[in-house]
Amino acid sequence: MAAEAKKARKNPQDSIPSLEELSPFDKLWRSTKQLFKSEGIPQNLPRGHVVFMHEDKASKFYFIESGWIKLFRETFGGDEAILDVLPPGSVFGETAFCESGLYTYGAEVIEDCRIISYPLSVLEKETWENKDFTIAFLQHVAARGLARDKEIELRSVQNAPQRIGCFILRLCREQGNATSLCLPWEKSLIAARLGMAPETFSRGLARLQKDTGIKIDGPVIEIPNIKALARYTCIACSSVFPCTN
Amino acid sequence: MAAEAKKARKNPQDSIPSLEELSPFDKLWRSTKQLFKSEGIPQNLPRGHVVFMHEDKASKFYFIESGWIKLFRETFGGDEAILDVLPPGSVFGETAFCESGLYTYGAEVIEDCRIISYPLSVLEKETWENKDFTIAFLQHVAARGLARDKEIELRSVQNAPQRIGCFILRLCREQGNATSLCLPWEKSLIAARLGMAPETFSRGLARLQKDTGIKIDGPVIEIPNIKALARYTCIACSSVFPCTN
DNA sequence: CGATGGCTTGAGGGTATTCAAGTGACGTGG
DNA sequence: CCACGTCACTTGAATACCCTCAAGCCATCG
Repeated sequence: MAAEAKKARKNPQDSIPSLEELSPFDKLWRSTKQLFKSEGIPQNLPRGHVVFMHEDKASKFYFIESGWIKLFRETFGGDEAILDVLPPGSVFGETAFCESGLYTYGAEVIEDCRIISYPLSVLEKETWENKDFTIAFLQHVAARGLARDKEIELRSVQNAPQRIGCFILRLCREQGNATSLCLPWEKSLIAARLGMAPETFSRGLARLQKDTGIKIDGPVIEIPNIKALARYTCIACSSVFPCTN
Repeated sequence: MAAEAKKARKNPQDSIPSLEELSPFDKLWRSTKQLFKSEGIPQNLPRGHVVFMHEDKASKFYFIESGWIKLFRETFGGDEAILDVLPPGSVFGETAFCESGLYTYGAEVIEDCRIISYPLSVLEKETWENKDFTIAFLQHVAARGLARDKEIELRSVQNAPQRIGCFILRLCREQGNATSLCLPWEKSLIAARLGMAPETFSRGLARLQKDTGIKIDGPVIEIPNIKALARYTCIACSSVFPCTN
């Protein structure tokens, strides 16, 4: 039974999201993408492959056709902070040309990927020359900053079970308030994404089960009472459940 | 003696930084500012004054002539996460027109301020119409996102004494590697800025004193051995001491 | 069948928080 | 000039939270 669930894992989110859910930049980029088509180089990459490292010289940016990518920073002490985990349809490495020309984080494949690389130069050209594109790109970069602000808030203020609850609620919303859902990746990776040890994640889920009535069966989670979960979680946040930022 | 120090506190950084230290956006904005001059409305605000709240409708952005401003997010539970503390010469509220038209954080005066407000519309107009400005603004917004990435890394990976040491090293660098410096604000505010309780800050400083040889006299800090401090601190970071990102 | 990997659970320890009390500097008003 | 209150800061003790280490479970795979 957990086996079926695991096979089902990839399904809900392994397709590129529909147009309505996309940010202005993603929308525009998908329509502009045709222009870049001849420049794009597709690659299939296995789990564990490092696309680029923090401070590598940046000449390309990437579009994820399928699979998942994690963005991270690594310290000299060997610890790693995960900044984000990107679903299919996302773009990464795209802001390098606004910065020093170096990537400001590392990117690694966490679920076998098909990605397409494009020269940053075409993006840069388009950004300076196409006004609609400029606007959309600026909004895109601003949204990224905003998402990080939110992330700082969550990591400072929420405890472990609340961070997990918040993560589940986000999944829930992305799937039309489904009351049953499947975790998109390994639990240990979600734990890292949320800035906690795998054991803490495991205990946190158990705690949520006790306190908010959710039911857990391997990677499958049932949420009989979304409001109870939101009450428990959103008390430690600046916005309440059907939240977008 | 601590009294003199306290009086001295504001001096080192209470003037607007010189041109060389400014980001491309700040540089450009300072030269463009003349264009907006007639639109600017100066205000003197006392400590504690809230300039705007998270999710207020945004119609203006602000330039800090003197004093300090903190940017923060507040949860329903009453906790507060400080995103940044801005020195004179900074601009805030400027990205609102790229987002939903609402401020995405609150801003509060922490040291009596003189700030100048400008309509966001003039900034927006300039951004779309002046290409140099567009580029500089895009870099500015990207740099803000990068700073937040770094912040996430530091908060996930560093312990309390290391975060304090990192903060001190940053001050140090901003003042030309001075071996003696004065904390720019109250310790309790620095603690909040670093995401820890005031007591933890106090104990962390004591710990640094023991482990790295720095000397503490009220708000004044002596650093006889910068390298020792850097060794202690930067092990839990992706970059080493004379770091800019 | 054993090996592996993801996950869970328990025990122990470390770090940070909270609560509480105490100190010293400063400003006010008698 | 001194008594008093306020405020920032420090220190101690108790607690909460999370991490690490270790063992064990279960499903998968060769």
